[in-house]
Amino acid sequence: MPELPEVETVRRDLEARVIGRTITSCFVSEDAPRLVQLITRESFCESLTGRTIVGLRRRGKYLIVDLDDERAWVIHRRMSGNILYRTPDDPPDEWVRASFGLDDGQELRWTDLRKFGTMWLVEDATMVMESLGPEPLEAEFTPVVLRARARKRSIPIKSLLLDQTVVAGIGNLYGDEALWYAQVHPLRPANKLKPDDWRRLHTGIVKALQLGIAARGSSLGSTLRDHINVDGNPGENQTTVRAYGRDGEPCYRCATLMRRIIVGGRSSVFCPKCQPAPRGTAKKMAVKRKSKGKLHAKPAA
DNA sequence: AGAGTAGCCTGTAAGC
DNA sequence: TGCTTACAGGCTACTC
Repeated sequence: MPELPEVETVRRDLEARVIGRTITSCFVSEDAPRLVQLITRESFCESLTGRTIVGLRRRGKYLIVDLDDERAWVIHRRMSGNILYRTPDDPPDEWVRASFGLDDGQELRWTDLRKFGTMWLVEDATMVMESLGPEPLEAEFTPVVLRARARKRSIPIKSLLLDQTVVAGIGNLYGDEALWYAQVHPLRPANKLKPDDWRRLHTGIVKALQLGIAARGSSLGSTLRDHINVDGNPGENQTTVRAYGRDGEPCYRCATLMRRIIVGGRSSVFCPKCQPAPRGTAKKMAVKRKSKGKLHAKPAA
């Protein structure tokens, strides 16, 4: 699932390939009626065709393609959206919902199995991401900032990390990773964390995200619906992941078997020894099912 | 206002 | 074997 590291990896790859390129054609499938927001797909394609790409930015999980008419093509991959850099002669990809020809003969293909992905063409990219919290890898993001943004919030810390208005770019995978590094239990009420918890959590967030970027993202789901990079290849962060999807496997720190619970409707895996539970949570710890063991399959040899 | 959750979407896999 | 159901989760919209 594309989170900050997966979007950043694609941003960097595209930056090296499409800056200065002009979009010569645009196709948006009619079976993706929610893909283009605010305007019709005809209007979207008409406006995009002929524009030159002048920059690529990222904000949280949003990818921002800056155009020469000072408009921004904003892309959110949500669950299963991928951007592939192909030539027209390359074999067809599954689940292509849109494609964009470039003036050097290459093309960008938007594939999205679940069709949750969205795009905008706007004057100002900030209009679609006004409420986003700070960028976790920028200097503005500190333990004090994180703590201040969590004030008065009694929700579980795991749920808080997934709130994009608190901090931008963390999803379920990197949320579990950050909490494991910080040794904080996912059900701890956010407003009950101590200053030292916030320091460790801040460090854990940064570490988890940096490792994800260094590994070119995480591709942990069952094969085809995973994050893939612009060349169609998966990331390598599955070899780095310490918590996500490791239910029933030994903790890398203490060898205790990892556990899985549901927090805010989302699966959360943690070490019951390294990440001590808050008082009175025993009844909330019911595990609904055992690990499938597929989320961390070894990459093919 | 904060918290909790249904719904969007479809392939995979577990369970009967 | 074949069908049904649960699950994956980013985000919005909705209720309480």
